[in-house]
Amino acid sequence: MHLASVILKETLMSALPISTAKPQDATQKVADALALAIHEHRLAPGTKLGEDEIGEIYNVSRTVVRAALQSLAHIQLVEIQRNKGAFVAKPTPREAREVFEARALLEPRTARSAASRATPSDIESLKDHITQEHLALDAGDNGRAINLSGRFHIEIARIADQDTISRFIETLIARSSLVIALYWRRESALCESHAHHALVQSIADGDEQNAEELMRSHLVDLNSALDLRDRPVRAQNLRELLRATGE
Amino acid sequence: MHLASVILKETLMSALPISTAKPQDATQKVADALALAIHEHRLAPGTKLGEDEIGEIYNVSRTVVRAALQSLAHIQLVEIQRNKGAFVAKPTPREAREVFEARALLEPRTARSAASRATPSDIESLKDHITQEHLALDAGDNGRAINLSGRFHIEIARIADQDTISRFIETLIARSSLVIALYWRRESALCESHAHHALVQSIADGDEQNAEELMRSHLVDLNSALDLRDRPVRAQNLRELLRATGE
DNA sequence: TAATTTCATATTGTATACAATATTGCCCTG
DNA sequence: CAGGGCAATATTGTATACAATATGAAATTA
Repeated sequence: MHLASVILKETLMSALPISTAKPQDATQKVADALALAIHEHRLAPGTKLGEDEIGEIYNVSRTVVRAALQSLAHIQLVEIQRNKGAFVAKPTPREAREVFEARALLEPRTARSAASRATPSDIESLKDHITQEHLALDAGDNGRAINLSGRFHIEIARIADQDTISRFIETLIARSSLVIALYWRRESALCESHAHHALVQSIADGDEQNAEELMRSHLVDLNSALDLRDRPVRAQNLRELLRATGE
Repeated sequence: MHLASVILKETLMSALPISTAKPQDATQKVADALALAIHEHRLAPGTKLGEDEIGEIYNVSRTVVRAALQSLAHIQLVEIQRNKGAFVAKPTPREAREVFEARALLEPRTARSAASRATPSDIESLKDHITQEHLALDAGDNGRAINLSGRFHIEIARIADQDTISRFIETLIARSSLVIALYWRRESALCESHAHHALVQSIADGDEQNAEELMRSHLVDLNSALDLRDRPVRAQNLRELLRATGE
């Protein structure tokens, strides 16, 4: 138990430039830090997120931690069970399917819209993302690469300039990160960068039709790199594993 | 000030069968009660939602109220301004447009899906909704009618059996209620019931194409009953009105 | 009188304390 | 030794207390 606590602490502290002072919103900072850790696959689905523990790590009270966890629960990055606590969410195969179906519904249209609106600086920003993604991959930092890949999609939604739909896409991509953690087939390579590059090109060209089509096929590719067969939930620790039958 | 407090209290208490005992989740109950009041247009956009005030009304601590308000803020039914408090959200014309654009993107497909899956009991449920909507209209209870009209759309999403997209639609319909409160043209009648009836028929028939098309045109109709011209935000009280120039 | 500063009040942000529930390990029984 | 209950512990749910900020009104000055 205590060992787990130490590990969680180190995991969360590692890449955390959270100033001890809290100039603005402590809750948001904690939520962001936790979300980042989840997106980068440093916190596996199913991990228990104790309030005291997290509060101690970030030097805030449980009040703040609770608010952060509830915020993350709303976008379904964590699941809160009453009187039990918060856990990193574990999407079922069905939920995973739904996430990608929803993305398939929203993102192609969004890419089209982005192609019609993108400014030169937007294109720069997208290229930047791709560059950083490559760097992370070369450095072997898979977690960071996955996160950047997701943020690439979010950036396209931002360029499309539809706040409401952008918010939806953000939550879908957040959940996608969990889906990838659970269902990604090792065999399939991280093929993203190529598809992303082509997308940027079509957006830069203002080729709406092409952008929409490329996004659609990109999502199909992503989906086919998943293995969504029903399988006993991957347990986070031994205890859970041994209990799997009874639950 | 105190008068306003009393009015808010009576407004919220009026239709509230919240048992004093709290068998399960107090936060959820408060959030539901507030959401209902907003959906039924008993709380106008811009209304201040003070924590103490609401806590006193429902006999819960500010802790619970805050959690409820944050939950509502996440679906953008209320807006929280740091150190200022929570207010019933006031969507701008642009946000209003986006809400209906997003609905146009999601709901027709959802109606199609519902048509392909609906069971007899689903159809019953939809017809029930319409009946109640009629009753509310006949009784002159406009707020309730609007709420029921929204729930009709949510019910279709439920039947479509896509949880992820259903959640999106729920938030969109919640916000639609605010949009209607702000931008509905008095001149245009509440034409909903007719369109809803036709929709149910096509869903009952399993006519996917028709259901999708009816939903699309229904949303167009709704949209055209709005007057989204930019206008100075309707002030909630005199003070705000008089300050409008300075802000 | 109008504007502005200042101070008292009210409200929100955060921490802590207490209550309720769940978890864990022990002891007892068979 | 296995299983079940029971008590001790830990964790979450809620309320309250304190700190920080904003609000509003009186008082002062031009």
